[in-house]
Amino acid sequence: MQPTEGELVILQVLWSAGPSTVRDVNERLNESSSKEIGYTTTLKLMQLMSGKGLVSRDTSSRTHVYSAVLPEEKAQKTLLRRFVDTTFGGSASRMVLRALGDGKTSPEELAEIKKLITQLEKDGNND
Amino acid sequence: MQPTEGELVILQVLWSAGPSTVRDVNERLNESSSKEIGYTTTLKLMQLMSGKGLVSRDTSSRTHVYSAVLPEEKAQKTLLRRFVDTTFGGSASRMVLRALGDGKTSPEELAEIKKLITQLEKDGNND
DNA sequence: CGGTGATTACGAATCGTTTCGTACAAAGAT
DNA sequence: ATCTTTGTACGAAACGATTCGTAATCACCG
Repeated sequence: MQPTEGELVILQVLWSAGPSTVRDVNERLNESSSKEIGYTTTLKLMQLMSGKGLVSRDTSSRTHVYSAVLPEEKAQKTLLRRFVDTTFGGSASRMVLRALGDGKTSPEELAEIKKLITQLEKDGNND
Repeated sequence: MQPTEGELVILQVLWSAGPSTVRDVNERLNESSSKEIGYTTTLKLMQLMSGKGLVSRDTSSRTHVYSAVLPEEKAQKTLLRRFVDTTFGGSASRMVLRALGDGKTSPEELAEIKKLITQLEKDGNND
């Protein structure tokens, strides 16, 4: 099952913060977001995700603790593949060129990417 | 205004085929798609897009001819932004690292990307 | 003419997602 | 014991996007 946009936002929290309660996630969402998201809204979404198998939950204590089932890297790769296929005709490099071309990437990030490329060139790596 | 998923599909037809009638687009959609899409569905969508300014139309003859207003490149950028936000927490560089990290990018492409980065680093570009 | 087919316009049904109100249960404090 | 707080469950409203039925209009053909 493929996560919706809202579910993806929650997955991101779980990925970056690790196993979390609904309250944790909800607070995290409201830190950044402009519009207040109700607690039960987050709860419901996470319950739905649990039903879909996107997250697992530990219900042994009263306040359930949720964890992402899909590892971040795997989910991102799948989504990336699909996205590149449908909107860049399968060419990752065209996509990358466009992504970097908007001038919003910091020098540090550029340097990091460059380093990765050099690395890839060096050993003809395949994952 | 940001195109929806369905609108994007139509835009892609207009980009690749150039100015088209509703029937043209609808037929194109039904060639590839598994599920038959009704003519008036396509029509309605294109009318909405016209209202939003995503497409323009020549109504001088009875069968209107629609053209994409948004250039492909700009749309891709918007899409990219959305995608990066929802699945990479807004970090384009993390996305790029993931994209290149799957070992499917050819040496030529890597070189090209590297060249772009060098270029960006050189003149502190801001689009 | 009158009929047939193609076209636009538009309201409304439908569908999936998100949001939240409300009910109820558990745990701790006094 | 009861009050308060914090939690889950769940139905349903709200919302946006998509889909389509239907009416009106136009153009062509006999």
